[in-house]
Amino acid sequence: MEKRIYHHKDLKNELIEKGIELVSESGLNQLSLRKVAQACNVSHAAPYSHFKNKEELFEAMQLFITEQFSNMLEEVIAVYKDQPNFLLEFGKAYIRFFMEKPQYFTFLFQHGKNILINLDIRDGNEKNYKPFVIYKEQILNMLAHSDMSLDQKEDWMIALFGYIHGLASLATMENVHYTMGWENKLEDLISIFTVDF
Amino acid sequence: MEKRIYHHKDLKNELIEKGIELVSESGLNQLSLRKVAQACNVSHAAPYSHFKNKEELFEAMQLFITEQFSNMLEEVIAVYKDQPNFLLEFGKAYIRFFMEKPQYFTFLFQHGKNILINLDIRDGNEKNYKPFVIYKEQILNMLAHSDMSLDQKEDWMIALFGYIHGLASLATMENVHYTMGWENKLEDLISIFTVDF
DNA sequence: GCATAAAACTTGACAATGTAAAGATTATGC
DNA sequence: GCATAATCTTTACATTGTCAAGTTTTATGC
Repeated sequence: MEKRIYHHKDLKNELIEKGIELVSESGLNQLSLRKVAQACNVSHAAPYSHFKNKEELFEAMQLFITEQFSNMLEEVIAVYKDQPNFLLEFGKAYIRFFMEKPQYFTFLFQHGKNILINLDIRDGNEKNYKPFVIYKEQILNMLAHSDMSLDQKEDWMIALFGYIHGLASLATMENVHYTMGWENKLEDLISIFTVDF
Repeated sequence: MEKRIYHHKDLKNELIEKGIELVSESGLNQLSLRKVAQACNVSHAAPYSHFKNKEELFEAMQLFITEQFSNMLEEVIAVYKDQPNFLLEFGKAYIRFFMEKPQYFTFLFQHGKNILINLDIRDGNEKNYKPFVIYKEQILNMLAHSDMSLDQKEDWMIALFGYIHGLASLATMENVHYTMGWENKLEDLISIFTVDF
């Protein structure tokens, strides 16, 4: 049993990262504050110096993943912005992210106090989660030359996102079975709904 | 403090029902075996006569809800089977069920060892969850006169379901915001993807 | 530098929970 | 009626979240 160092000098972040590791390995249900503390080699009450309670640590973990997710999406967006295959690539990236880490899907969207998805077409984007600011913008661009009403445009915005999100949800559910794996189908599936306007 | 009856003679079902009540009221996180036992006015270890552990009670609760869901869907299906608006009504029913009980959505689809959704077009439906047997059948009927390949038909089957499921997922997330409520948009949204073949 | 305060961590305690074991009570088959 | 099984209670214990008090390290003012 190695000697403990009193001051970690970055315990807060280590708790978050080890916490996420544990979730990835054994799922959210198996996670406890004390296990995270133990994984960081500190006493069971140490986390309370950095987080008000368990819920706050979990939210910090969510925020951390949320940022990974956000960064990933923004990279994809940077490449395919204003291109005709934007939606396809956006959707593929969105779904693949959760296919690689299925645990993250429920983790992000279940409690999800940190993610705010504002698809209100008339509303600003002050508190909106970054990638969706761009998503909204891109969809509106795609629909710019159509003669739809604002409400109809919003419907399409929701529909397209709902579809992608729904596929991600299916792809991360273990009890949904198909002939082939998702990886083969992904492109075809998204293309189905990728209409020309 | 009223006297306890020793034999409830249907404690098993009462545990399931009270458990679901408690989930509906305060969410899954707030639920404990002991609280359910207390709600049934039995000792905290009584549930162990009927369930191996907490997880088994939860699975029984899931199964119970799953059956409600299934029955509801089958009623709708019975009415709209083979009609052109089948998909629309199926989708509306699917989404509304979870709009009324948002807690059920994650409850059913998170662990979900009891629901088996088999959308494999070549595979039989032995263990498939009942409503999806009919769903598959109906979609295949709709696509009967098209010149699609089997794989393409399966893609559409997944896509249509994924879309409905995705909308349900969005509709039950508290952090998704729109100008109007879902109830107004529902029909329009589903119609977007309800193509004629 | 040094006293003092603040921050980071430990220890010990407590209540709530899941679960197991052993005992009490009721039902059931013969 | 009696043995046995099923159902429930009681007791006990390990795990967990949380708090309070104490300890150790770091920061701050002089």
